[in-house]
Amino acid sequence: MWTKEITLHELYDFDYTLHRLSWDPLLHLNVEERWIDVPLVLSGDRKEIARVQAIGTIEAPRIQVSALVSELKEETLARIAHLFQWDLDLSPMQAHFTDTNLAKLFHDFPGTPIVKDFDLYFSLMKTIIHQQLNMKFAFVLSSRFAETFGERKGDVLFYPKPETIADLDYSKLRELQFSQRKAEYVIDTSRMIASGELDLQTLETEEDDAVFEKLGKVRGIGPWTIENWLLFGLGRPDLFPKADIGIQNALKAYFTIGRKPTMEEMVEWSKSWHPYRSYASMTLWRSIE
DNA sequence: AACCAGGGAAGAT
DNA sequence: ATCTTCCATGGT
Repeated sequence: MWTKEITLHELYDFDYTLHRLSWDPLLHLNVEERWIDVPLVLSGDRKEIARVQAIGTIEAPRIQVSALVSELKEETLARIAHLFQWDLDLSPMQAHFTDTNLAKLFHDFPGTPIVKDFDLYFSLMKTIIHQQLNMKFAFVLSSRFAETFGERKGDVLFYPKPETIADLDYSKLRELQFSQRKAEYVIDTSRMIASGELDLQTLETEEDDAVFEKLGKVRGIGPWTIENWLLFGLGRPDLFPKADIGIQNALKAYFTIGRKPTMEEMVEWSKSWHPYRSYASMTLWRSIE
């Protein structure tokens, strides 16, 4: 067992992130005690569970990371810092919005980080599974999927691997209340990943546009799914899912227009948000939680 | 009991 | 290329 204390850049709302993640029944966390357990599959297929706990404030954020295996300490810390984007200073982003139409929003909800989903592959599967479903049932379905085909170690669940899902028959997902269409999307995409035809690690190194281009060719993956995967899977800073119902509802409330905004309005409003449109999106979602 | 939900494919213009 | 319909299932 080892522990390390880390002082972050000014402005990092870890507690909000915990609150956001508490939607996900797969995660083992405690909002009051300010910690979350992160399953990590490290080099050599070695599994580690890291506990990440807040001990500071939004303006003076400090974090404690602890885990079991001391020989994996450096790799664990690097992976955690990557997932939580601790190398990124949110101050320039926060300052950017003081000159925009979202100044009040960012004044009310400062320092919202983009903490990435803990597993790149599962993030994509989750996004496909969540297409067109209400949040509650969406998480029921994705957690059923993970519980059935992943591996539980105590309180922490390690996500399924594409090889496991690639071997499934569509009926195995229908049993979990997947639609036939959705079962095909999930399994067919997993087969492409397992065979190497689709490589998510490679996509991680490519520009947003290239990811749209390549992932868009996969059956079952459209613009909404790509945007969400870029945002929550890869933590990219400049995405605005304007087709998303939640975003539209948040804008409706923030600009008090009494109706859903039009695409043209959203395009116009969002111009000044570049290159931080993901942070605008995150903060808009946050505003209607 | 409709209508909706953090869509997308397939078919029709 | 763009518009419409269908798919599929639980929530409200």
